[in-house]
Amino acid sequence: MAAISRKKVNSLIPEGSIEGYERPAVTVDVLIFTIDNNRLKVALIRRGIPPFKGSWALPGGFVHIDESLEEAARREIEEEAGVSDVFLEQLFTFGDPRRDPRTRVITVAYYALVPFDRIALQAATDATEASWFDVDDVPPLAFDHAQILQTAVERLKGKLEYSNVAYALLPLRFRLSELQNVYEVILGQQMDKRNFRKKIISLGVVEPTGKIDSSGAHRPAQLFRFKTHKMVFIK
Amino acid sequence: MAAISRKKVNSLIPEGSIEGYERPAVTVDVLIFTIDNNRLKVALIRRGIPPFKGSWALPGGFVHIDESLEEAARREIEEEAGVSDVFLEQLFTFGDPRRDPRTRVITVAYYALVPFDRIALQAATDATEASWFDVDDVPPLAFDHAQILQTAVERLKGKLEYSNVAYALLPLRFRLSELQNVYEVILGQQMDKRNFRKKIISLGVVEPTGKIDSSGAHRPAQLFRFKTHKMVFIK
DNA sequence: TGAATAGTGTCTTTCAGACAATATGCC
DNA sequence: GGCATATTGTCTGAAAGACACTATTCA
Repeated sequence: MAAISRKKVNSLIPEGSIEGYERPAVTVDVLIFTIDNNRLKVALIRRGIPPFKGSWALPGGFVHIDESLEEAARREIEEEAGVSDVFLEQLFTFGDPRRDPRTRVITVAYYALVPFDRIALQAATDATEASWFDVDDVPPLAFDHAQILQTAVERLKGKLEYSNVAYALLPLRFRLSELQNVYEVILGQQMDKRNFRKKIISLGVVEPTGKIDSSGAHRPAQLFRFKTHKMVFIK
Repeated sequence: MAAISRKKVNSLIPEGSIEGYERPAVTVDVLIFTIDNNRLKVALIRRGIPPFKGSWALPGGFVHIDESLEEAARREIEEEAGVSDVFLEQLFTFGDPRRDPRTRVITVAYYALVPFDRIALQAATDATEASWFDVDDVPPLAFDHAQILQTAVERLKGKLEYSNVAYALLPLRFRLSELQNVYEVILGQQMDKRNFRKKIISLGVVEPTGKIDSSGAHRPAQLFRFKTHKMVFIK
């Protein structure tokens, strides 16, 4: 095979100095998802200043010079939703030169999954400045945030099908019908109960806890747990 | 459901000004893959200046203030490998505060796939400053580039299994045995010829061209093509 | 005719999907 | 008893995987 052209071999440090280039601003934006009331919800904030003043937007902020990208994302999530130790994964980096009208801003998007029982811990109630929205019923969003949301939902659908991420949206113990609901809500399609249970059990990702959930005016259900709370690929 | 805490709702523009934060440098690094001699190869360059002077590294460079991330990556690929219109996908953004000893540098990694017949178009031959390496036999790499390479190879394996990306590593027309070789080399396992052909044909992603490849001292082979040269998910 | 690769079919097992009736607890 | 949800098994079709021999060309 022919070798590679030698042009620009030193381009990592061009024009003599690392200071030779104008630096963009770098932010993280986070998509905080939860499932509530049989709907996939995302947390949005209302912007108080221009540009897009008054618009809804993803929570986000600048990456501090001494923190990693993931640290910045976790910081935002704790500030916004008051939760830590959530599932967090880098989604994509959006860097169109004109995505922010003020200046060049590159944003690294992360998505987080939070079980609905942990969200309930949040006390503040001020629906005019930060709120949960149905992912397929969001208001017009600032910047390219609608595109970021769409990318995130697609990623989440994919992950659900070939990994155990659903653990991150459920409490420690859950009924199999709750697990099925996570799949139905995110994938947007009904599933056959018998086939779903057969499949999940045969995958070996969950196990019965021995506990019983006797709430509700109907037959009690066995509670299951995920064998691991680390994301692993299945199939 | 309770609403979200209102703390830091305006954190996108904190401390009064978008200039309030020190900006990191932003680079793109590219992994240019090809298959040659039954091996998956990646293009590396040798660094001519500190840090890591003399080390091998991924090609990369600063993102110009007025170009998108993907434009920056394509520019690097054209400069390095002399090819354009290659398959290119964003891999991941690496932003550990200490990944570059000089200053804060956030790098957006992209990977590109190039058919081996297009690489052959490259004329220059200077193996001391830029060269192709077997992905599982690379020299020690600068910065966190070994980690980036590992991430890229994992992604490539995944993509191969549930998409038609293999088109991007093959010439327009190819023998089914060449296609099988792409899978075997990247996934690192031998496959049964009959089952492979049955599978590929039944997926409907390739079609015979009617042409015959009569090179070689053996029975000639039919040449196939991918029906589409856009990445699509299969299965 | 020997070397090298192309091309092809069957059997078995596994997985996916369609489908309905009974069980249990609360009111 | 009525309501609501939990729990369970069979059949069928499709796909995956194991497996070996013949065909064609060139040297």
